[in-house]
Amino acid sequence: MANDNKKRTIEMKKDTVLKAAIRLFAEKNYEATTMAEIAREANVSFGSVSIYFGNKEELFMACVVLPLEEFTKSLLDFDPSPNSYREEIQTFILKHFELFSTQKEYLRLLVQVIGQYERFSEAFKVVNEHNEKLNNKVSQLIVNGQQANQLADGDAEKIAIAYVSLLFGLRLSYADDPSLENWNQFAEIAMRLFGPK
Amino acid sequence: MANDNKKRTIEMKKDTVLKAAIRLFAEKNYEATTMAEIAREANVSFGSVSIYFGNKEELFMACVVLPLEEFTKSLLDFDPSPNSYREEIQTFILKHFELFSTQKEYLRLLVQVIGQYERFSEAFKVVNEHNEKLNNKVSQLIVNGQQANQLADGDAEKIAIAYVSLLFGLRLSYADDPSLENWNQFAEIAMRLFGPK
Amino acid sequence: MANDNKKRTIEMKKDTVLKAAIRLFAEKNYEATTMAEIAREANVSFGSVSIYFGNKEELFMACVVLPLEEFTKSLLDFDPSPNSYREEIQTFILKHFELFSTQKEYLRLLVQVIGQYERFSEAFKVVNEHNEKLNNKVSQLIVNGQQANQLADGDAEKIAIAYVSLLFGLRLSYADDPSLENWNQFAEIAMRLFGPK
Amino acid sequence: MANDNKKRTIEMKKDTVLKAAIRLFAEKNYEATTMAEIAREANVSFGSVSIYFGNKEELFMACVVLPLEEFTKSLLDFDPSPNSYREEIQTFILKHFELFSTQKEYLRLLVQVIGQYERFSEAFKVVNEHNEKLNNKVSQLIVNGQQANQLADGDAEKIAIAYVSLLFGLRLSYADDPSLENWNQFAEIAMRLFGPK
DNA sequence: AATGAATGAGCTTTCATTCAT
DNA sequence: GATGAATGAAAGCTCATTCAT
Repeated sequence: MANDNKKRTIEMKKDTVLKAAIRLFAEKNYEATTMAEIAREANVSFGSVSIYFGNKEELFMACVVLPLEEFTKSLLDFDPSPNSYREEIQTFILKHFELFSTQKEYLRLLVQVIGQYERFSEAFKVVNEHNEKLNNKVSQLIVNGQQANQLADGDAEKIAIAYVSLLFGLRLSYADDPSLENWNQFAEIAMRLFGPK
Repeated sequence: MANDNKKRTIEMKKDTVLKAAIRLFAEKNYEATTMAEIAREANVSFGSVSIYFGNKEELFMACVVLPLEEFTKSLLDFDPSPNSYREEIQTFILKHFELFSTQKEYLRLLVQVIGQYERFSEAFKVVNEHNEKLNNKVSQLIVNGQQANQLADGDAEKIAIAYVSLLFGLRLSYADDPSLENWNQFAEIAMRLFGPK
Repeated sequence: MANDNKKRTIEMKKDTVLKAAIRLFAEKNYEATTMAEIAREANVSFGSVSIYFGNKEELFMACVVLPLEEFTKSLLDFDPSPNSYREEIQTFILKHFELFSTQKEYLRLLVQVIGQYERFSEAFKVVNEHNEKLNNKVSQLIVNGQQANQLADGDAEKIAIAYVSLLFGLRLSYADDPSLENWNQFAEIAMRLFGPK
Repeated sequence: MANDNKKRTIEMKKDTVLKAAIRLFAEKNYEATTMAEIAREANVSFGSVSIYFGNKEELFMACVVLPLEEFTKSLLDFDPSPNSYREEIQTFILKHFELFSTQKEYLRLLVQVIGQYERFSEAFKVVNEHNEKLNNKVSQLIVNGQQANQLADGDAEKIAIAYVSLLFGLRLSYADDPSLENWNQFAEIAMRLFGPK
């Protein structure tokens, strides 16, 4: 029991460190962020950070990879063979927009990894795999929708890529925090990528 | 005359340094790039780099700002009140795509500046101003097109932002060198943002 | 009784730690060896190591000093006034060689202490005292042997020092594990130090 | 010319650093010696030390290897086929003793390398090669002397090893600076290793 | 004008030690 | 008695910058 409490505390501390690291890495980037800063922000000694996550590189990797599973899960939470394709798209656009406007920091991290993919090749590889899953599922939905005569013609894969690119591009354009409403105003425009009725 | 030759040589050297700096800053990012590396790449001593551009920060600023004028000029090279709006859009999309697929390195630099706008606040300010010019001109064209009944309804400014976001997003998605053809395949899809006929 | 068992266990653990420490200190040297490594090697927590031996310096001291008593006892196990001096010398040479080839690790430790006597001044002092005992006893035997007309002339003390130096020198030369046989081949040569018949 | 002067100055500074490093490494050992200390001792910044020799490991390697050539040359400076073998041996013993009593610091370094040959495997390899040259040449001289009936029988190689071991062993025994006279008193004893007349 | 030797601030990382459990 | 989480001193190293040549 006492042991359990200890474990919980450690897990909580690790999480605090991770959150702080994500925030700082996102805002300032990998090398401009010092381990000491992260430790200070998380109210632990920098020795503890090393104990928790190994070295700086591993910590960065953890910042990128650990939240990725849940993040992608949210992104993939739609039905690729719905009754109404346009409605389903509309729905996931809103969901995605909410995610992208909410998870600002984590997304800055992803932009960094993608933007310097040579330097962060390992992290990039993992991110890319997840990204591809999203591309594939959106692509699949488009194909299905076209076969069901509910979506206009067009290269499904390219449309999917364009859609995901738009998501990241908007995140970049709205570097300074936009309110959720702003994003919603783009929903109708994003919809256009999938072709007219 | 002799003086002219010398000047030309210096200008040429400065340009070599700038090119090298852009390439390295883009690929590896600001702090991961060392002054020594840039100097080596440009075949000058690092003392010369300092003489030409001052310190590292000023060099980075130069890398971002100096090419910006010409870059934006290319982007703005379209008529906001053409006879055929859809044709004009089609044309500038192709031109923009060519620019974005050609200027890979410089765009990685811009992504960096935008992605860490707090850190590069000064550079960001300049970039943002230019960006706004593009947004405004595209926006203006859309408004004109709508008034001329050639373009579908929709918030012109938002459409412009979405369009520019798509440009940057694609640049990010195609981190690993895309051929120009690939980009052209997205032209039709990008067109969709401006609404159906 | 229960207490006795416990004590025995603690004594055994301490011994395990000491053995591990000697091995590691010998092989890698004082600063290159970490307390954590020693603890791991001995299957105890590093907290226990501190409890058993205090701090790192005290542990090292223990590694040097604790085996010294028995080690010297073995070295001194010969008769300084035997009937046949040459036979006695022959005998202790073999005994010493066996000790020096068997106790490789401990001797590396001693070499370290002697080699950096300023740094390990306290340990060195103790080692030196024991060393002197050996020198003195060998020296005494030589003097006796010379008086008994069984050994050739020569500065007895210097011969003793040379003999002990040869022991350590051979240990150094045969850094990579020598078999006992190799050592024995040096017995006849070592004998020469004590002069011809 | 100015360039030449500069080069000379740098070479001199490098030498100062090397000397300081040898002294400190010898006295305190590799890890107990800090780069800052070496730099301070040599009156340069620690940045310069890095420029001159790379990192700490490379500096240590340089300390071991650079003086080795000349050191071995001195050791090997004898004739393996002289007229009088005993005289030749007598002569090189005195020469070797002088070297070993003069080059105290460098020899402490060698003892360190040999004593922790696993840790300094690269340096050890080089040292060992040179050591073998000495062994071989001494060995050769003994064989020649035996064939010329001037030296007593006995395994020549083992005698050579014993002789070199005695040199190192004495260096170890006389950790605290001995005067040259002391060493000379051992000359006659060392001679005994090569057998009676 | 150009060079690159020299400097030292500032970073990451390791590890002995302490102490609450 | 035993553990191992936490700390932070201290080290090596990198690199922007200065400045004598």
